[in-house]
Amino acid sequence: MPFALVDCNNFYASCERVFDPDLKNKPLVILSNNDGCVIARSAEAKEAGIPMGVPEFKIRPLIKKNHIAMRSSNYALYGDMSMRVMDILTQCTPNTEVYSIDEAFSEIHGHDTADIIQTGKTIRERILRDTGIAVSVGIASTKTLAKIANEAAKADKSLGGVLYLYDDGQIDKVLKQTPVSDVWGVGKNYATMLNRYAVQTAFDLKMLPDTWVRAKMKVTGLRTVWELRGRPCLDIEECSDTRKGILSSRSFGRPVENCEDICEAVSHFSARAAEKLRSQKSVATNITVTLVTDKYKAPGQPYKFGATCTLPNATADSGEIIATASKMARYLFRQGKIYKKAWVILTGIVPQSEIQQDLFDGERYSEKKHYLMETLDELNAKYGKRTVLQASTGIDQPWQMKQQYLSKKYTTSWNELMTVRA
DNA sequence: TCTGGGGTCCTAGGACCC
DNA sequence: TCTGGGGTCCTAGGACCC
Repeated sequence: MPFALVDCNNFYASCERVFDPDLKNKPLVILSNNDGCVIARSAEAKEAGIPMGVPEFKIRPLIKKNHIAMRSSNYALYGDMSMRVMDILTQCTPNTEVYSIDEAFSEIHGHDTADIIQTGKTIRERILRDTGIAVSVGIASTKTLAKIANEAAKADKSLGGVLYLYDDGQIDKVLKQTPVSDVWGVGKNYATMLNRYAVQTAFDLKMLPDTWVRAKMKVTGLRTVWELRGRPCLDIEECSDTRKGILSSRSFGRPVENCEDICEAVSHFSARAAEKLRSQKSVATNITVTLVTDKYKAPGQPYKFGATCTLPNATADSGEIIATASKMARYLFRQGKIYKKAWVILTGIVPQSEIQQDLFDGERYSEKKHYLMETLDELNAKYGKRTVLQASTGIDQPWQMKQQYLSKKYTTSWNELMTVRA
């Protein structure tokens, strides 16, 4: 049973274009939160030589010269468009794993090669017709090969967006053209290591002996190699919406030096993390708070300062999480340091239904507290984020991020619908 | 001046227990 | 001077993904 990887082409840029036709056929980049660096590019922006992940200030001349449009990332819009794409895909191929905001793996059924390719084409046409988003479909016997097929489908325009890799000769030919760093599961560090041993392409990696791979790249690396050889090690995973860790974090809009602002930001992140925790009906016992200074200013020096605290009882109570986290922030804070960013991570997550009973009833995350929290979440869902909030999370939030080039929430906010002029 | 925000899995090593 | 060994759990850190 082959796997398909369905990947939206230049997803964020494509979403922006669906609602702003002026952007069609023009170079466009999407900036990270805080407008710090480039996280997505249209095909034209790639051609203009804008690298992925580059800080915005470094490419200002290029932007100007090529008349490149910029947008701040608009996750409300991308998230909603993603749901539409995934819905259509799931209708076509029921056994589907949503892997990220713009990618999904599906099991493809078909009695022969032509049939399988036709299924790929149908998926592509339906998604394009119903959402305006173009996708590429890579099909192969393992997920890792499907990833490579997908890249190849994108690169070769004559394929019409769909490639099924099934013939051994054809697979090796593609693997020989794939740099080892482009293999799913091989990151920067492993790629550098492999290059040192003259392993340049995906094909070279495929031919390495198991023992060597196991020693150098652990079991995960070995799985990758087996998958390259066509032996499936990774299956479609039923998407679970219960996370094992919940993280809330932002870079500050400007450097923060005072303890009050830090505590306010950490309180805000705690409140958001607690909200995510409740939305998956879980409670957590561990809170990690980390304060981050400018790592580029003093390379080699420590720039992350974190601590983890274990609560006596698992909770999803914003108040309790905020109180603990801001105490930790106060403890970590050093006068004279300039902070750029902070994060709050909740771990030790268990379903709310499995909550440990405690001798001292009053301390527990009780039903009463839970109802209070539920009401708070409902109010915020109904009347907008931060309608009801803990005062410690701040009113003005001077550390809030920059979003200078934000497009509208065309699909999720009544106040920001598209206007059509006749 | 200006460098994202989420996640996952694996391993080594320490604490602790019997 | 001598000072077990094995199992389990937890955490920090490193690798990876988009």
